Amino acid sequence: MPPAARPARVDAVRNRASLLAAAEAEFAERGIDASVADIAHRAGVAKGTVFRHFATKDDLVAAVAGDRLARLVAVARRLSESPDSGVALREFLSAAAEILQQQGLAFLRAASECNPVVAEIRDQLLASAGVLVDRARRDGIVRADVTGADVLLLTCATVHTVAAMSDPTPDLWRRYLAIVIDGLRPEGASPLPGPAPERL
Amino acid sequence: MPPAARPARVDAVRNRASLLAAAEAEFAERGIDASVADIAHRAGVAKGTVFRHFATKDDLVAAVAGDRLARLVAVARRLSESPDSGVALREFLSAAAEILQQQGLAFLRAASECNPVVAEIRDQLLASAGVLVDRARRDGIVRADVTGADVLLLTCATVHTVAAMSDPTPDLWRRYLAIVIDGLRPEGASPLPGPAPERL
DNA sequence: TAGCAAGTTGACCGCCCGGTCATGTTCGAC
DNA sequence: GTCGAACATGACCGGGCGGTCAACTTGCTA
Repeated sequence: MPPAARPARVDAVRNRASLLAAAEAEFAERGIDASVADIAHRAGVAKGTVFRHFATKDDLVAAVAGDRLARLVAVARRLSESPDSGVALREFLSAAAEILQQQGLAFLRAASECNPVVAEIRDQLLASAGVLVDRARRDGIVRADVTGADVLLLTCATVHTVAAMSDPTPDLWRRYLAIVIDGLRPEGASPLPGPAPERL
Repeated sequence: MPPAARPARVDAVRNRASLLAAAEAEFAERGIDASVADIAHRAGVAKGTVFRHFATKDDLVAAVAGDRLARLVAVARRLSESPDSGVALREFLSAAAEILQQQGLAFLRAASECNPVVAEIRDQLLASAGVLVDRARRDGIVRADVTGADVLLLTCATVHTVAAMSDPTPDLWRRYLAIVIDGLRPEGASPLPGPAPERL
């Protein structure tokens, strides 16, 4: 084991937290193109301080994305204990939409593409979503030919597209998530073309 | 009337066409962040030539987007004559997905935001989609609470999200468009929350 | 074929980006 | 209170961007 590194200074801890909060807000507002300088300014520190805590901008993106994904995995695991598999799936998709709000798939892809830690959390999310979908499918609540990756992608799609509108209505994603969920019901469903994706 | 401006030179016409084709391809591959220099190189001309034909990069984006939207409006008008309103709507959404392939809503928004010509074509598209949806609704093929803007947004959502994946499967959007279309059917649909959007 | 407007070129500009680093500052152990 | 390591700072760098322009080339007209 390493020789017990000295604990971080309190100001450093505080600045790191400010940076993460500022980055989360800035990425939500401007997407992955938000500049490091703007994030630093919002956090009330100089630009150099950002790179003391996160070696590259990608590392900062990964920290924010990993945090969000981990929160969502926790929700999925809790819901997989729920007795009603249909309600559990619907609640999971609402939670996914809210937690991934605005960041969109492109953000998460950029984060996980070259960062094994985020990629690992993403795979856990994929597995957790799969559990929820499988359970709902066994109970005859969703059609037989959809997977966890399918519902996650569709949820990302609704959230991101609403966020990309000229003046986004805050809750419009609920409308489209409802249509998507209705599209998952088994009665009268036409068979889906092509295979489901294996990754996001 | 203006005094009959001299017709454009043949090389200028050729270069303009090359530029539009190169821009369309480059925007499809790299999104709206494709650089003017890359577009010029792909078209086989120097960067300055781009700005002779299109005063700003935004004008070039508007030209490409306007062309795509106009093509889609033509498809919608043709399909509104079709006898089967359900087939017409499905074909329209497939055409929309194919024509808007990859560009996504953000591209079209950037194009129409400050360009009245593109905004006008976008409004025509919205109206044409409304006609198709209204007809299908009257025939009891789609649920009562969706609009033309709804189905256009959902189509943009599927196409764009598939394009944003790590390694996009070319036809995966068909899978998700099928789920969305199944979500539009009236039988057993749960009422949609919130009002439909009026613009894109 | 002569001449010129129209078209083309590529070096150049200012700007902003992610990232670096010498210098100055502050926390905390003793 | 002293002192050193950790930390913060902001000027600075190289690079790529959209956009400009004086000099050059070319297609068209007369």
